[in-house]
Amino acid sequence: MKKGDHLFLVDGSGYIFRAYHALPPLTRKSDGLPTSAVLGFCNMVWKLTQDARNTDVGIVPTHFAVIFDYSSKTFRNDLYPEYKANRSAPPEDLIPQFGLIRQATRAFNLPCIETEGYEADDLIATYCRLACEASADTTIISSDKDLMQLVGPSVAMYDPMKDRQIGVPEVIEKWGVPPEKMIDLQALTGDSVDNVPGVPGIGPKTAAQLLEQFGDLDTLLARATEIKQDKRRESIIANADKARISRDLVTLKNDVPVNGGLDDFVLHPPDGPRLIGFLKTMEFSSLTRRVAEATGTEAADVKPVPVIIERADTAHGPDMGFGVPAAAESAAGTVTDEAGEAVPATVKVEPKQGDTPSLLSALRYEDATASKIDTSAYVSIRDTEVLKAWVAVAMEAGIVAFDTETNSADPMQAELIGLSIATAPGRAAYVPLAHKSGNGDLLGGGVVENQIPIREALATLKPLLEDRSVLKIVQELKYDLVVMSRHGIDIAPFDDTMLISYVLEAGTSGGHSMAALSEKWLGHSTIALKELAGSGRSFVGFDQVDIDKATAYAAEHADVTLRLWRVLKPRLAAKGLVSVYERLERPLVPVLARMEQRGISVDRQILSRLSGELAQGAARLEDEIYQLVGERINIGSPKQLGDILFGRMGLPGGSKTKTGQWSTSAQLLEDLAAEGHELPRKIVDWRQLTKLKSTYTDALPGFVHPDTKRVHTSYALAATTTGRLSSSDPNLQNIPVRTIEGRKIRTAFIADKGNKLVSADYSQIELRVLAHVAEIPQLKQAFADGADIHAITASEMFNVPVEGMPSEVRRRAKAINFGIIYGISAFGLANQLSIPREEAGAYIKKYFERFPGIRDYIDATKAYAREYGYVETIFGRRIHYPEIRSSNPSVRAFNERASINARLQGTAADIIRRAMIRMDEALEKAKLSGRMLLQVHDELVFETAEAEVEATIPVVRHVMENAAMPAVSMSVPLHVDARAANNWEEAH
DNA sequence: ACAGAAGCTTA
DNA sequence: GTAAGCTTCTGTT
Repeated sequence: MKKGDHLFLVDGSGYIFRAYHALPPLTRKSDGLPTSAVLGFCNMVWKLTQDARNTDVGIVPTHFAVIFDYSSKTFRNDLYPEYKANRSAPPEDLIPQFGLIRQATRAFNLPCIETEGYEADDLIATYCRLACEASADTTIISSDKDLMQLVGPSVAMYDPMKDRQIGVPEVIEKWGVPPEKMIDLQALTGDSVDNVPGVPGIGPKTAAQLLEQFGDLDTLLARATEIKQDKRRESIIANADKARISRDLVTLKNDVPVNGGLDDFVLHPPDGPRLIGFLKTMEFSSLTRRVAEATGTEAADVKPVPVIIERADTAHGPDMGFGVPAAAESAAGTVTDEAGEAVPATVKVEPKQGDTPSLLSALRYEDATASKIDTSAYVSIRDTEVLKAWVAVAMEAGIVAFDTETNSADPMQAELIGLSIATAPGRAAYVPLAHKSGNGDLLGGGVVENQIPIREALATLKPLLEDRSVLKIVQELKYDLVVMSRHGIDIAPFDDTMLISYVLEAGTSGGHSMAALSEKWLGHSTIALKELAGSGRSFVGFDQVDIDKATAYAAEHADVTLRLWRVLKPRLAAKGLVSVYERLERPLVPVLARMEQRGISVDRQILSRLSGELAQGAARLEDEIYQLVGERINIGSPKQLGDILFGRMGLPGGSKTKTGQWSTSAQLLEDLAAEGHELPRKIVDWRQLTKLKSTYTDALPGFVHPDTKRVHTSYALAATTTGRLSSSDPNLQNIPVRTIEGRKIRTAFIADKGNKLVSADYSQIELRVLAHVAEIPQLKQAFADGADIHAITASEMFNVPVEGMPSEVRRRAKAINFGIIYGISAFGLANQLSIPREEAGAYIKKYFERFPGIRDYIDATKAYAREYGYVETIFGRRIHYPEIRSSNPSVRAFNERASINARLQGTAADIIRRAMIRMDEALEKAKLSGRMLLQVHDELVFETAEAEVEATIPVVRHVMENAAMPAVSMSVPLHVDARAANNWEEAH
């Protein structure tokens, strides 16, 4: 070894303990062998020997050795029998890792050094001296203070966990003394971990001050009487012997007899196949991949090598058996991402051949609920290197639960406050990013210290979140997808526990929120946000929440999400619902996330003009109403209105609501108006104008995003029982269309300059589904012919020709057709048509005579729902009706109607979902710029370049009309009407 | 400040 | 008769 050479000495034993406590646990997939310390070690060594420029050391070593303790008994025990006597046995899952790390060292083709009777620190001191004598530099890979006495001009330390170099200035900064005085300092302070006594009452601050004053330990002890503080003086005088003994214990021996010299430590390039053989055995797949790339080895050609695993009872004993690498993941423990690529999943309860999906479900359930959720056990990650270690473990595990914490429920506006991840049940961490110290300070408080900068944290997490071989598990994924997408991260592949629950349990009580699922499946109540951030007026942003509390809350989310996934995912297979989840639910999430992010342009000028007109109209009506009533009542109060109309004015035909109030429904007021009463007419008109104003023209401008200048609705995937989406904030699925006044609001929804809006909607999709599932020949024929379905129905029922049919006849048939979809009742039909119930009953009877298949369909659906407690769409989506067997006849009848409707509404919802999932790719393949913006149950709204309108419409129509294929070949054609215009009113 | 009822908008 | 969401009023907390 010569000048200019650089020796790296890794404190292997120290690293093991530090890694074990700092890193999240990881077990080998095939047999549960604990490996997190081994993985951390391998990652570190690989980085130090290959990517030195990526570390703070910044140097590629020429010589490299890993040093270990030989055993716990050393020469220091002869000096002081109590030395390290208070050390308890290492944790059980650490024991096998001691041997594995030595084997890892050899696999890296690195010297593995240990000598009986000496600690690793003594060997390090000895090699440091030898390197120094050869004028070479040394870096000690450790952060142990016991080694800091060695730091000097040619010797530095490097903390691999914090990616930090420790030189003379760092030692002084930390301990207040230069490295050469570290021995004296430790002699005074002692070390409770190693049971080095020191002087009681003297800590590092006092020790540094005394050494500053007296120079060194011997001088201090000789002149101890000069110390002013009584207690301190007496303690030092009384414990001088302990101080001397401590000095002997902490002084490293730099003349340990060693075999061979530093030249044995010359760093050789790794032996690719040998190293890969070891890494494969450990099942470190991502490191295997990196090593294979760097060494140009074909990893697939390398066989895993047997490794020796030591058990707890024979920590230093001989070979106790070979770790057998897993040949392949068993089917039940493997999840598949969209590309059909198998993604390995960590399986603690190992499924065996012959296990049924149901058995696996049961095992997983026991497993997930076996360990209690302890919110105090979570970790706050405040340091990039620690985050990297978690990322490495998640990479190897192939699975990670993830959650974001923000300051807003709106993902388009939310700022990221923190992130949480979980790698195994109970092992979760929170990464605070933007917490502020808000202790009531009028100045607003500053940013809390020791938070990883957002850019750095995201750069560290991006490779994990986008890695094709790591499954990300998220509750209500779409929110996080939008938030992370705004930070340039596209999470994939993924599972969404909310959607899994929705597929399994739609229609059962409780909903699919994390709180509900945790309660239901884990028997655990999650921390409520309002416990941390308050509610209402006292609500504070998540950035104001104390980090410890935020950690418990946020990491719990990741932990609960992971546990829920372990419970729920296997149930999909057990119940035959995997394809519903994988084809109808999961792929829709990124589609909707993109639609929400695009938003739609709204012309605020049009809305404000409409608001003015509506206000004028309403004001005029208000004056007229006050005139008629004789006083200024609150027209918006149904209570006051009812009292005036039916009490004071004594109008006829009043009825009561279920709370005993007079009903003032539009239907009832319309009837009164038809009898010539002036006031009810004006009230109905007033209500329409104020409704349009408050709900639409006044409210919509408030939803225009400050940056994008567009309106971004939020679609809920798991809010309805039938599989429909819902829209909120704002709801763009109930924009008026029926009245001329209402339609004007749609003119405010516009295409950007140079673009057009294209609206494409399914014609009579639910009736077509009915014709298909109930197999009604006349209806099928009518749809095949493109005929007027309601006219055909009327013609069949009333024996009148379609030609010249009175509109009232067609209207009644139309009402019956819709009635069927809604699970018809004579009561409902009578209400709808304002006819006696007997007459409505007669119509229904007639209808069933003409279309007996519909009665069969209704009876079969009721019977099925009663037997199974659920019904299914033609694509297998399951909708539960737990109350279908209720003894209450009206409850039972309601559930029967709902289940009849659910098959039709749900099937239609499935069809448009399938179209949406395929749409983006179809447009891209056709090289069209068209983008899907809105979904309104049977309608899709697009924005597309004006020049591409003609090319876009056929693509859109083709995707929508063929959406049921190839899963289901419908016996009725689907028909789509599509138009383009500058605004939604004209396009629709 | 919140919850429920009434009423109205959509498919 | 099915499925949703939003606003206003009203009474309670």
